[in-house]
Amino acid sequence: MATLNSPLICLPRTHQLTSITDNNYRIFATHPTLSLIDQCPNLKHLQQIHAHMLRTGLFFDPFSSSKLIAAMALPPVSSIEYARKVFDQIPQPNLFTWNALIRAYSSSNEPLQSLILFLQLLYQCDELPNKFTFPFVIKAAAQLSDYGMGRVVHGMAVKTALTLDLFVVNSLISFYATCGRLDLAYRVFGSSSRRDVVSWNSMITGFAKGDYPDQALELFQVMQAEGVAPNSVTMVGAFSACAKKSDLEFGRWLHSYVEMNGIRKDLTLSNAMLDMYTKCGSLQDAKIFFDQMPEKDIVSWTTMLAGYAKQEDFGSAKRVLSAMPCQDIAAWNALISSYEQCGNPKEALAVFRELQLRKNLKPDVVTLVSSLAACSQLGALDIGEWIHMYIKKEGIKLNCHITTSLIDMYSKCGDLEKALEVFESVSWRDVFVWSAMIAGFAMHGCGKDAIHLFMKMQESKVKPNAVTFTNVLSACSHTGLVDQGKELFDQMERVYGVAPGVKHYASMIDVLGRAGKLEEATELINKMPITPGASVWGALLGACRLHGNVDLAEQACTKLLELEPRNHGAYVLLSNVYAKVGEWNKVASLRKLMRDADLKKEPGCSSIEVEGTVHEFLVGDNSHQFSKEIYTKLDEISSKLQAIGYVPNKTHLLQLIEEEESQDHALNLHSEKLAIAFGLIYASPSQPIRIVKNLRVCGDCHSVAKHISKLYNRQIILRDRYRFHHFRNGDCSCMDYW
DNA sequence: CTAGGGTTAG
Repeated sequence: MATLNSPLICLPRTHQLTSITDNNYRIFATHPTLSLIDQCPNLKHLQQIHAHMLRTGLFFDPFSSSKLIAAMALPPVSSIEYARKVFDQIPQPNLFTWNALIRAYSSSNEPLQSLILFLQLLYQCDELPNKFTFPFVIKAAAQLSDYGMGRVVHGMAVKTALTLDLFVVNSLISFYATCGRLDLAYRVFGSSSRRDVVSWNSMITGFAKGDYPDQALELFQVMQAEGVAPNSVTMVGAFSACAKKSDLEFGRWLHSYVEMNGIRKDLTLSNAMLDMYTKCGSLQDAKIFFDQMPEKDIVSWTTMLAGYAKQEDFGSAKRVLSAMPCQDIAAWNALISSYEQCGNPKEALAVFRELQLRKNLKPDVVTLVSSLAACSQLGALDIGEWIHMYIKKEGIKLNCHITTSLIDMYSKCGDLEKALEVFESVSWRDVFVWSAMIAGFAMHGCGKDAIHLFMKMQESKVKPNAVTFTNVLSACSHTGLVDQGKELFDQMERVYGVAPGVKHYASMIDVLGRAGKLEEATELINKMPITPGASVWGALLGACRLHGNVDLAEQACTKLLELEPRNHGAYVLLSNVYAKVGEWNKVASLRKLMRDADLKKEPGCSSIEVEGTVHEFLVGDNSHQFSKEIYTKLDEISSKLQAIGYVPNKTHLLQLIEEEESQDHALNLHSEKLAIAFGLIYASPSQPIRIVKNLRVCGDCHSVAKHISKLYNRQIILRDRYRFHHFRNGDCSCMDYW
């Protein structure tokens, strides 16, 4: 910023140097002031030189001012905004000056400025862009993943014969690679007449980053065969490819390769090697390597921490965190996201809470995305809303990633309206934002809205991907939209070019199966071009339970157990089918089989959040501090239900639990009932009671919840493993279709 | 008449 004593404004532009002409500027190239510029360590010194140059008039020599501006914009000074202000004062910047600024912006947080300057350069500068211009313009296009711009610039480079310059070629290789066009990157790589180690490195890291680790390692071998000596950057690419493959053996070989060939293990390479060991799952190797590293930085420590956390060794992870000489937000994020991704959302949020006590650390977008995901898992609406408030308060802009997380959180916490509000509040929506909103409608049983949104997505020219189709098909199955489901499934590949995967087939089997079209479902399985996975047979089995088809259920169960012998869900579903048709002896022998194989049903667990605290209840739980009150409430509910003539549906009990004594009592012990009772007592009466259950809600609990919503005039929003149920005034939003 | 490209954690 120009202040009062800034050299920028304290001297008039029209200084004494009217005598400078194009013919005598060579004199200034050796001017002693210019050699000072190169030695300036910071902006302050450069500003002094700037002032001096203005006084002496040297600033009005284009060669001299260009050197000054370049020094300001580029490392180690990197004061790009100041450089830009000076640049804007110059009537006719030369190409060198343009290039300096374009280069500085290309690795700044505003790469778009490089592209804008490049376009201005084309119109305003009397020199044409040269081999020093293109690499940075291309780099800026890569940073922005602006494929279209990169294509145009590539074309211009071809026309000006600059693709003969290796720097231009190499920047094009990395540009195409970062845009995911490995095919084009390889074409540039292959068709160039010359190649150096950087060309190989760009291609190898491009493959490694683009999820083609095999190609990366193959190229690494070809490179050696062609006699090009790998350097430490090459090895970083190779290790990162190896990490992606989780190939410990090859990783160890690469390690010895580094030692044997005397490749210098700089910090980056050491970190890449460390990363390889953790990603390949060998924390022992990683620890040994880490301990002998002569120099460690925050990446080294975070890599170790994340390595432990991903193996769910949270004790070691936390020890690393506290041993770090200097913590940063990324280290905390590694812990939070691992907890969240390993299915420990409560611990994730506990760490998030602890983080807030650290005054020197601030949550960033990654923290918020992980924490929101933890809220989604838990159904912790209050905490999720708090994070949303925090985002607003901090003025954090909603990018697509965080928008998706918010929509997902609100949907999964049962507040579809808020999810929609977030969706409508943003102007830019990518495929994940659209898909998340479609998923929200789907899980709340709003199939028609989901399909409507899918149509609007086409109007916005956003191409649906595999996830979008999974979500929209699940909407069809939850709402019983058979025809629409069939149509979408049929169009997937034909119209949208998305090949149906196992998940889509499973959804389609579910759509057909629920509607009772078991024959059609079986036919579809037989016609599948890919191997039906467990989820496909599971969907068929579920449909058989719904429609009591014993023969088909047995077949589906056999197939399912072939794929997943320890899938207890398969046993439970089959025994449900037997129970439905009254084959109690088969139910019993299936139970025995399960017991003998030591297969236990996952215990039912429901949670409810009251004032920011998540309370969990297991089946028959009496460990809660308010247990007594809860059981009193349940007795009250029982008598009210009896009074209106409700008879508990014991077939659900027989289907679902193992202990067969004291059945009425056992039904009362289902975790969702405990949570509902707790909610009736402690949750604010103005708010719906929001419950999250880990399994599917049982039929009896479903009926009871409907009655309670009427008897107590309370809205109950229950999320089970498959979808949401909104109980209100004696009815459920699922219309009993679940 | 100046100058440059490829690199690791979340």
